[in-house]
Amino acid sequence: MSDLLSCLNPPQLQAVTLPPVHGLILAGAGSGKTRVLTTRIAWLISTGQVSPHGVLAVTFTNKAAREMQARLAALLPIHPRGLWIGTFHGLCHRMLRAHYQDAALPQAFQILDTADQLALIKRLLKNLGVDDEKYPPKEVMYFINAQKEQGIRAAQVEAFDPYTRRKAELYAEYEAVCQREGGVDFAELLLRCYELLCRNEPLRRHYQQRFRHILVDEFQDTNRLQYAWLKLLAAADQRGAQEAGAALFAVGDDDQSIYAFRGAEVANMREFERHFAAANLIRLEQNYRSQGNILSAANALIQNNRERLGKNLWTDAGEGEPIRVFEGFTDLDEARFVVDEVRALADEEGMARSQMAFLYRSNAQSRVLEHELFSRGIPYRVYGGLRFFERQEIKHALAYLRLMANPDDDTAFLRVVNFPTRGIGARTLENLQATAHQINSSLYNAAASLSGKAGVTVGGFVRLIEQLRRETDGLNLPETVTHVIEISGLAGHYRNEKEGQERLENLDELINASTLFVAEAGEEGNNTANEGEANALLAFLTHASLESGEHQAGEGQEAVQLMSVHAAKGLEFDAVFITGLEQGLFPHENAAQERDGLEEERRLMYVAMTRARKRLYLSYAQSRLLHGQTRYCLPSAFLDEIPPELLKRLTKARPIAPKMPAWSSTMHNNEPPPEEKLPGGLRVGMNVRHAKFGFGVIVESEGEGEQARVQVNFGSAGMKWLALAYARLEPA
DNA sequence: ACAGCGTTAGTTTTT
DNA sequence: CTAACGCTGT
Repeated sequence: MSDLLSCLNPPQLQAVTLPPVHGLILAGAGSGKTRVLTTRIAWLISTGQVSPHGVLAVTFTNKAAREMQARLAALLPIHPRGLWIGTFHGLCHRMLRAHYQDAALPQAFQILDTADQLALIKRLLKNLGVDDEKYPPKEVMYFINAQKEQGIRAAQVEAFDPYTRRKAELYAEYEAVCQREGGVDFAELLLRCYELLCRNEPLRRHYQQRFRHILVDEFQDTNRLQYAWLKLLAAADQRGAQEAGAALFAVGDDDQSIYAFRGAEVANMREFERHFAAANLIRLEQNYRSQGNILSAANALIQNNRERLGKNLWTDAGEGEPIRVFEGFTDLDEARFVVDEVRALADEEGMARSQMAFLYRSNAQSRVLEHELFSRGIPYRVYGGLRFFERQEIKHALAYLRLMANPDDDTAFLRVVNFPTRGIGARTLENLQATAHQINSSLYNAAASLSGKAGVTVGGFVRLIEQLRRETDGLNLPETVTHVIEISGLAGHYRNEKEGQERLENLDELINASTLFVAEAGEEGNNTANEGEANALLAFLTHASLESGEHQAGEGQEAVQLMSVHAAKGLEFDAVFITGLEQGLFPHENAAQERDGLEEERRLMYVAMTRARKRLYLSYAQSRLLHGQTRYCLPSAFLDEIPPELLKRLTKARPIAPKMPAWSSTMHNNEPPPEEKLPGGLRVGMNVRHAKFGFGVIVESEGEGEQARVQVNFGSAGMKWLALAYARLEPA
């Protein structure tokens, strides 16, 4: 026991051994957040204050959940069974499966990932004859998800304008289709589970009495619905009602909240503090990761944000090296510099390449860096591409499996009904969809009512699925997957394709994944063996949707790491290069429009800086090729927020880039640009001509130089905002 | 059914 | 500039 607690610093110890009350732990970057979380669980269990049965630990990512599980297994003498550790989605899914009838879901309900959801919405819009210019599928999807994340059902949407009203109608239609097909999207997992617990009192009581301790990781990333779900489970709606419910132990860092754009509410932290934890707010401010200068710089930067809970990181590791700042002429220049530096660090200081990272605000920036690394023969690894379960061949294979588990899954049906091609064209499918609509059934069921030649082809497909179901009856999961890939014709199709080799390998990988899945499920005693194969298949399909697959295998290769700042959260490196530190790029120009957008960008910068252990490089370029055009840039305002004495400028005051237009030289001295004439000699009030919209007059402008946008009244074609960098406007 | 063309948009991301 | 999407013609 003393072992468990002996290596904690005082605030960590205080957090870990907090009595069973609500607590909010403000855990700075590198302050041992995960350690506190896991040690507390271990402490609670090993001191007999709670049985493993009574603990619920919630994370956002599977990775974090796995890490917690692994650390706990190391801390506790026995592997704790009955411990609920998982993601919000994973845990909600678990409850919905257990109580699918109470939740009014079919037993074999399928999880729709983002791609499935979008496909369903597109199909829905088409069937309803909705103009997808006016209602772009993506926007409808964002709308629906945003509502669900607020806990709002279609019927409850407050729509004061016809546009929103229409979207609410589409939301209602979407709900109906999902219900009929047995599809549950990510947000629905949470909302359904929340509603289930709200409405079903015995069930709610059951879980409220069961969980004595609820621990939440990355609390600053929770959205409203997730917070409501936590409060409900903890029976924490009223003050002082804690005897009835669980102690909520929330760990987070408001300064590292970088997901507001997907609904995260930092406000939840303040709310939590106000509501429960005023007396139990603990700050973890000692940082075990970065050296002093890096922390000082990060602290100075983040102090520019308002509305913080407040926190200052410190270290006893010493000041360390200054932060190096590089200014390049162009993005290529910048790339050459960072790659040179990587080589020097590796060759001269013996630093491992895997301990160096290039971070950037947007993924498009990786191109130049990759190109330079490639041409210099330095191994590198880029994060953030397509993930395993999102690949088309994998989704195809899964669609066959899904259809076998749940014939009502029209999304799966449409994905593979004609893949590989079996002569079922758009016409046939139109007829089929009409029939299905008439008899109010799934496409699969409607197939039987189809007559003529179409009936034969579609019937053949249905028979194929039935054949697959029959033939795999009694087979184990990997055998089933193998059989389906072969008999469905997928394997044959890719064997005949020139570029099919890699896809075939991925399909093999899917079989491996299913083997691994069965093995792990058996090991953890998830009694998959006696649940029967149908459930094994269902569980595997769930796994595939909820765990979209590691980015790529081959961790720890001796390669430089390339990723967006978002993707870097939670990681650390000896040397970090933050590239593209230019106004408009980082902070990103679009962030200026959003509420508190700049503050979120600053938090992003804070996250980026605090990834570095020993060395931090900040670099930017005077000009950058963006969207195929040269764009001239100001250094990021964030550079000015770091005390100059912490910085070491590697470039002397350099001449400005060649061919730089006169207007941008003034921009370089941090002077506000003069009242700009718009590029191309345009000006507000001018008459212009546009290739598509015809003649118009500029009524308003915004932004400057390459980023300028103008509002043009085109008369009959209406009022449009156009980016001058894209729109070819000619004076008329 | 599918290749080839033209049009369009162009942050961040996990589940 | 480039990737992705949708439409058209064979």
